Amino acid sequence: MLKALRGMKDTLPPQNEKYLYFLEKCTEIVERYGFEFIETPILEDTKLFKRSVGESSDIVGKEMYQFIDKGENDVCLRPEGTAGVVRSFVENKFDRIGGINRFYYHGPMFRYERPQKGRFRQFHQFGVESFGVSNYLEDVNIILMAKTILDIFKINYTLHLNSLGCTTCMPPFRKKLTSYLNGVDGLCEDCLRRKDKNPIRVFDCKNSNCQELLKPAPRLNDNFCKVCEDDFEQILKLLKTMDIDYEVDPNLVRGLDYYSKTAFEFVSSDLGAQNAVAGGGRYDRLVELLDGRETPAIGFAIGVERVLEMIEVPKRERNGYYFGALCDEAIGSVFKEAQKQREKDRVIMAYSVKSLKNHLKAADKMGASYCAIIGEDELKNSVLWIKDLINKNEETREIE
RNA sequence: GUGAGAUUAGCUCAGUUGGUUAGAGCACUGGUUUGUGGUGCCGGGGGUCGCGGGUUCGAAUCCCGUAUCUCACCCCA
Repeated sequence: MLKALRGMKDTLPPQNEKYLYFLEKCTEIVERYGFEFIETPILEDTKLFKRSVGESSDIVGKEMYQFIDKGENDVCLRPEGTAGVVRSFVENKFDRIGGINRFYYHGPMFRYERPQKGRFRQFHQFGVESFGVSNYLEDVNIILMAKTILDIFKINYTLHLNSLGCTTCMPPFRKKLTSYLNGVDGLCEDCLRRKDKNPIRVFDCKNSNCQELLKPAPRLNDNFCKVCEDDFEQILKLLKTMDIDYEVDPNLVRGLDYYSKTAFEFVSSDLGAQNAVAGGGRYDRLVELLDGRETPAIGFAIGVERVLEMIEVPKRERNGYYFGALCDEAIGSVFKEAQKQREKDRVIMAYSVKSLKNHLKAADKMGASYCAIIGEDELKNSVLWIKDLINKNEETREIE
């Protein structure tokens, strides 16, 4: 038997009703914030992800579905959504037009990982990207949107927040940190690799020995430039006045290289090990990195499967009609009446002749509200017999 | 990529120290004497026991390999 590939799943009813409901709600909310739908290809040039997400990241380093297509192009199934949106933004010259552009998207992402609770090789993200606003108010706005969505679905979470610094304060800090790390012995293999490629990621290391070694290291938050420090303070202040709880987590670094300044994650304790339900941050340098004009930008993505895991399946209500015939002669009339009824309602017709009892049984089983029948008597009188399956009333309706 | 546990009917699971034709509940389907359902009663279909090797007179059961699932490491949404 052929099976779906490892870590890939079909979305089937009734579970997929949750999926559709989730998308509907997300769309409704982000459109209220002025975001517009964008869709970009699932397959992109491998270079796009190498240059944006970064070769030092695990995503690009070891988790991409990368292959050479029939035209000898080096291509990748997208492992995340931001890179494609930024590519499209630049390609369509939004950076030259200027102004503010806000987009939302949703769709499948691919990462070649070992499957686990809340982690699949094909998974879905709902994300937003905002271009052209450097004001910290947009950071809060974006966080607020993510929070609103999670709140609608009554999800338990804590908001983790950090700032990663900008082009002014980051390079000198990076140098400082690297020289500190060069003087330390006993870092784990991963950290040694990070040290050269993207040193701030060492703060993200889960190895307790590394964490111990990092205690006296220079901290990000002590080395912000004036702008970063002020903006971060303003954000925290505004979050407080908006009554949004948060935890500043100086070790929150995020695994994608393009982030700068504000970075955040919504973490839920109801999820198991893969506890990040949404994450995002500012990436003011990415547009430029992908050959566009310098444009400030910020976004987030929600892990759809992870949210769905925490939502109850909506109960299916009885609705629509069941049509059936009691004798062969009635089948034509039943077919015709069923088709008529479909102008207004969901209708399912039984193709085989059955006893009234069995028709009622079948109507009940498929969750219809009404059972409509034509037999010999009805044919004689040119009527359709209809029983309301909920309050048990019966009536007849004239037919041609 | 590393580790642990699992895999028997559509689903949830039994299956004795290796021994006849592998079972149950639910689901599905038909009937219950000829027009009244969801909850009665009777019947029926459905399994290469994940897959491939090996041991044995004989394997769902023991051994090896492999795939997939689940959970964790790691990483992230």
